[in-house]
Amino acid sequence: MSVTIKDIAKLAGVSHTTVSRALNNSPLIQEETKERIRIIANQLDYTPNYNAKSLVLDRSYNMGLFFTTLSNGTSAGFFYEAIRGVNSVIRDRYQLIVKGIDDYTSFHSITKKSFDGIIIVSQSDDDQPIIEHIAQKGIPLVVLNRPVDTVGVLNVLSDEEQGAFHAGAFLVKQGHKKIALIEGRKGFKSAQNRKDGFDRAMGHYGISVPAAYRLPGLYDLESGHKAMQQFLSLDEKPTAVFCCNDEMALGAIKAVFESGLHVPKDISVVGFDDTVFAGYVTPSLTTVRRPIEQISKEGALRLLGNIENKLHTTEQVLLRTELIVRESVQPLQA
Amino acid sequence: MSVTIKDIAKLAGVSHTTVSRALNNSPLIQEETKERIRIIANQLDYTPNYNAKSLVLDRSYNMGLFFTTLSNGTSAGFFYEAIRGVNSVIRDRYQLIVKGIDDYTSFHSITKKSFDGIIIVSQSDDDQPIIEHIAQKGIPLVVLNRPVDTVGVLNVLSDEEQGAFHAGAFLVKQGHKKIALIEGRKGFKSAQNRKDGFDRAMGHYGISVPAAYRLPGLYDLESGHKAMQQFLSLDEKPTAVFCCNDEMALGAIKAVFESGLHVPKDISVVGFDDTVFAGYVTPSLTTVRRPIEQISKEGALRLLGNIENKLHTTEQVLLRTELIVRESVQPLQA
DNA sequence: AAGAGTATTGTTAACGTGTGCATAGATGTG
DNA sequence: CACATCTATGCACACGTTAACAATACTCTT
Repeated sequence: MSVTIKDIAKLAGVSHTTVSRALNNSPLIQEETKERIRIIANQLDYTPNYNAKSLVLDRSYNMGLFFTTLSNGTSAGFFYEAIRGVNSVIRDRYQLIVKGIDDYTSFHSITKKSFDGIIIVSQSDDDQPIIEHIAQKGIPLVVLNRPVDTVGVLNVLSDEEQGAFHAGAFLVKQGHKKIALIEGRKGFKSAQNRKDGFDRAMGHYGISVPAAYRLPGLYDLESGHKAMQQFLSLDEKPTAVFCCNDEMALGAIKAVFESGLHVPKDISVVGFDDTVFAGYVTPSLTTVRRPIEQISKEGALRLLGNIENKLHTTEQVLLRTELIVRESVQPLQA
Repeated sequence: MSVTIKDIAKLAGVSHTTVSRALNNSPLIQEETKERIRIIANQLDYTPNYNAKSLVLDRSYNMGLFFTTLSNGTSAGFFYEAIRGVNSVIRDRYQLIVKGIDDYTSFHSITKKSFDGIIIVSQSDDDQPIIEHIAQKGIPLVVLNRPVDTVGVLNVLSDEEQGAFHAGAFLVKQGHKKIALIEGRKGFKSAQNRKDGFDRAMGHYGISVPAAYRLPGLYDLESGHKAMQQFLSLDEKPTAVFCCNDEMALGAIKAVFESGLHVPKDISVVGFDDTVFAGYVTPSLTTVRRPIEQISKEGALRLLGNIENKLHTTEQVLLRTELIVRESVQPLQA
């Protein structure tokens, strides 16, 4: 069928062992023998059988890239950037195997033999069982995007607190003093972090935020819309609103227009996430960008480091977010 | 280290051959023996070593999903839908290996041993070499999204001509008679197909499209913007414009607003592709949706059929597009 | 010139699984 | 009861590769 090292051995008049060593550039083999064997291998268009290699070397050349879900809810842009980032690091060193965690009925088949390492892009606490399963099996692992404190697990994510701080600071620097907040979904760590960052900014600049300027949200269009309606019904309306994600910001903007006012002329709005549509809506959205691609690059890089040096680094890495300034915020001159 | 069939054999007091047969549910083995072995296997938490299996069975359990590029230009939504579609069919039968074709420096490593089948989501003629390499190696292959006539290759794509026809027909049915066209990038098959479909619709309903109502485009924002400006400078402006993709439609809409007119009140606009942002822009875009997810499902399904029945079907399958009606088109009452 | 050391290659077994053939026992048949 | 047939299992090898150990030839030292 296909060419094996034994075929090459015959033609070269050596043992298959010598061929194996030659092709792996072992120092044991004479340089000219190597060269002769390489030439024959090329002529025959030899490709090693990776299954055989895997069997004896006890590694799979596979890198798992697992998402919380492929079928429900992962946003396309998020997904795309994550794969791009990881792929740019992995390239041809490993095969990139993409999976949705919710496609697994049992983690039974996830073993050290089938994955040299695994990258989990986690978007939910529900990923905890698989994280523990993988950690317990001793497979090198990095969890991206969500804080995790299982021992022996690398963790790379964006510093959302700091991102929200900058967003808040930006509004203040634009002259805003009456700043409201639409919070994220209760119970989500991201919601807490974003709120904390915002509060720290307000504290830092000595801006006080009355209770009426704080409303809970659910991270969806609807809740942003409703919250903004409430702000608009106040006697003293805020001049700027920080929404804990872009979708709520969109809903909020809609509410402003419906009330006959304008963004950013009458009210400025800031979002969080820099979702794909953020640049396309009118007005385009000023928002905080989580560096997903960079996170996945960094994560893949560190995982590779762990694998190849047989380490078990287990740090948590926070990457800085970026404030994307677009049209939805206007400086306040008053 | 990890549990093998030999370990199970010892515990069960049989040969490893019997264990192998039992776990593969061979009819040669007595039912009660099977059951006994299964129980032991479960207790030991046995997982077969797929590398060993692959070696002897001569199959990899790998399914390749190749994109023209991961790093430049593939749109996130497109990418996401393709993976979703394929994944929903593949699930746990194969590992899904995602690759960018432009990451390959040599196709040398793409062999029958390493991929049981390959799905190419093709966005460019440049993919031809890899398609031929795979076909020549005899690896089961399906090419999605782009017409291909290499022999022995399955081909699933959307019927863009028909999609454009419906878009055109829709405008006519809304009462429009002065309909203009912004074409796609010259040389792209999609550009030709979309134009053909549009023309067929106009012919079908007896609408004539003067030369001044046809302008070339480059599939980008800029060219859509420019073309619309030209239409607006005409004495007799069109009442509707069909843009061969969404980005150009966006540029066109921008031009309309800049001239002080409104979409859809003064001019209706239709796009093509249903890009992620189509639903979020203002006004939201009426457009033609290519069923990428369905295409990839259908493609994966047929590829699987070929692999499992050892067939070499080589048909071309066209799937219907869908007209997504949103806000950018207004009926004309005159 | 003999022994030690070194450079290069070969022999053999191993990784974990599946399968063709042989075998032993059970069952049927005339 | 002798022989054929069938059922359930085991033996031995194969898949393609790497690696520990063995073997050979050559060089150097004294």
